[in-house]
Amino acid sequence: MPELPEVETTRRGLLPHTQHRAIVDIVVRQPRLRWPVPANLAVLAGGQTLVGLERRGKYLLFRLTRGTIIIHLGMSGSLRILDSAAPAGIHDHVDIVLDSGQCIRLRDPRRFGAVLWAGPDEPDHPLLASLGIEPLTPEFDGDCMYRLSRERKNSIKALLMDSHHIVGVGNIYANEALFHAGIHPTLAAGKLSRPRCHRLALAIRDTLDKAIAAGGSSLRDFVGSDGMPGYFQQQYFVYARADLACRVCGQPIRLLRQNQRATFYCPQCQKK
DNA sequence: ACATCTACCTGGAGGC
DNA sequence: TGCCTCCAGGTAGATG
Repeated sequence: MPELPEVETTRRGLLPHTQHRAIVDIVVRQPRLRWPVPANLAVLAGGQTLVGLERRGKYLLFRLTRGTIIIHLGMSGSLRILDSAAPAGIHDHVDIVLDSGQCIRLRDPRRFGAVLWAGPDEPDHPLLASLGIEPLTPEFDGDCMYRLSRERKNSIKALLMDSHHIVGVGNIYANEALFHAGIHPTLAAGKLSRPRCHRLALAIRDTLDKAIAAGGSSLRDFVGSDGMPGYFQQQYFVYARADLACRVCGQPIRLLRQNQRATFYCPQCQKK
């Protein structure tokens, strides 16, 4: 599942193959993603040069000479660099064809992803306007976490996963970061002490940094191969480990449901 | 302003 | 083997 680390790894993998390349065509085989892929995308972007590739939360921003292609991977999306003549599979919905003879190919079996356009006069798409803080920037620290959590009655886990406050943290890394910070996922956000906010901010940053590092080293066949890029297998401490022994204390990991999402935690290591 | 719920989609797992 | 049901996930938009 693409969360911030997977999207960032994708960005870094694509960068050397896309920078300063011109777009010669955009092939849309399936326009029905989360929102319809703009019908005139090839006209809007064709002939332009890719001058930058940025990430905002889980959105990838392909900056062109005039305008931006915005791609979100949803929960099953992946991007790869392939020879543009490579046969497309059933879930290969969009190709951005480059003047190198290669293409950026979007595969997304569940079609929760999105391919959108922002014109040169609208540097930010409305979708990006209400996003929260980037957890890997210097501005995100314990003080920030403290400020964000004040007066909030919902759980700290729900707050971490709310992109209006903090971007990039999905279910997997919310579970993992709370484990590393020793915080019980159902604790009301507003009850977190200042020291625990500092601990949590560090845990979020550290968890994401380590996942990006793991992705960079294991995502070897980003280019060329016809298989999925294979989002790196991480050694999780709690995620998807219900009833298994905690890697730290040996207690069985517990599973509960919060806001229709699976929450995993260690009853010994994580306290209210 | 905040909190909670629903919809979107499909592959894979488990039950019968 | 095949059919059915359920689940996973991100997040905008609706609802409370």
